[in-house]
Amino acid sequence: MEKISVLIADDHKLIRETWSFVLNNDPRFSVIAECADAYEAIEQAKVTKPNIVLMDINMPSMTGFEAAEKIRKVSPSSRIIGISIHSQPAYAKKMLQIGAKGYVTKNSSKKEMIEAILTVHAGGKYICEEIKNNISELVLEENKDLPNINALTEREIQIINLIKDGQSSKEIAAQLDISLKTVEVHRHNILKKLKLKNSASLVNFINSAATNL
Amino acid sequence: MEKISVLIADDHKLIRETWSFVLNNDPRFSVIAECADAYEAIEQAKVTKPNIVLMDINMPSMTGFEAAEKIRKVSPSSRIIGISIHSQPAYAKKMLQIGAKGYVTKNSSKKEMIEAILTVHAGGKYICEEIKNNISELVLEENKDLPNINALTEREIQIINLIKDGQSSKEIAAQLDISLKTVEVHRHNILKKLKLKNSASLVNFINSAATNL
DNA sequence: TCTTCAATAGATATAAATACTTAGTCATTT
DNA sequence: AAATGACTAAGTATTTATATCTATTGAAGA
Repeated sequence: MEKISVLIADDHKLIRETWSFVLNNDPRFSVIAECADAYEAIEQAKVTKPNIVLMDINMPSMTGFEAAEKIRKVSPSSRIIGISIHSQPAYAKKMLQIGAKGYVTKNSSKKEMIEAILTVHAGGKYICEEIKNNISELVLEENKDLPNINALTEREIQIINLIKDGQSSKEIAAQLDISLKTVEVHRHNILKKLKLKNSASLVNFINSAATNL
Repeated sequence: MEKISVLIADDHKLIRETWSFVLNNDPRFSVIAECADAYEAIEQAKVTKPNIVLMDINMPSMTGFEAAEKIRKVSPSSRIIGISIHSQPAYAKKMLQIGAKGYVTKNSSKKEMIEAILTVHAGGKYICEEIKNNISELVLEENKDLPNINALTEREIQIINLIKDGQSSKEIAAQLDISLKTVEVHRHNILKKLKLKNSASLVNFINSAATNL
């Protein structure tokens, strides 16, 4: 019987290697690629056409959502399982809507992860227990859509990172050599797009939402 | 030959279990305890007296620094290796000063982790390559001490968490039923203690510094 | 008892952020 | 050619945050 080929995408080498070890020690699986970021994962998926893509959706430089969409295009036969620290059902839902077949949080067990791979490879869908336990929240929040982080422009992302560093609008303006007013407009647009109240909640969202910029 | 007994402390079950699997598959090691938080780790260390404690220093409810100190007291024979996503040498230095014998980032390889365990168990010290590469920074920042997060009071921590949620001082005051002025004083003291400039940098520090509150 | 410190809260200022509106330029797309 | 969207920037107004300084209370410790 053919082994299930797996591509692992996680920005932490230690995590990639331990997972690789675990799966390669199971005769049912074969890890054919380890990737440190989303771009590499897309490239490798294109070349190796893995059965399963295990993707940490908190990688730098691209959101897991974007990456999942692109992997589906370059390798439609690959089935994607999102791995995340986030137990909010809304993120799982979003991931599944984009085309992932599974969603597992880092609070899940190793057994669940293996089960997820087998189920998804067999054509099914898999959501870990932790998310299922929060599922009522998902139903209740049916129409409460996630802030669309992809709507942010390059300039806005650049400014968010300066805000994170604790820089004031005045300092940001000086650094980017633009008007203070412009910076204020950017900040306002950012908060509006992400439906946030102030810089503190912005930084918290950016740090912990299912994304890194 | 006696196996090296290991206690694993990490708030993510998936990480604990995969590490446990990796080490238990190596005849040189035996995982004798898996702990989800610092308090549990201290309890288990007291009971099991492991040779090695692998501790994620980003666990909720207590900093890895505090936990390491307490584990040294309840089980002086145990040698501690800190695991962290942070590659700033200052954190490694702080961890070693407290009494840990090793420090490994999540960007390290599995091989390095194994080497760290063996070296530390043999009585040596181990710092991963990534930190070593940044060592010049450590030397240059010799006297630049880390903000003392342990100096924060309960009330201050409570307020920090409300700030993270995006609440204004006015909202916080109403919620805690104290004066707006008091909240402002707390915020001021928090920024002063942590040597930060504003709420945005505060949230970023709390989210990404080697600690969770 | 004396000291220290956390928590409370006042006054007074300034600095910064946020809300809302309008508008010009430039590049891309339809 | 027209529409769209990103980036720029202005005005005006209000709300928050931050800096200092002072001061009382209560609890914990020396």
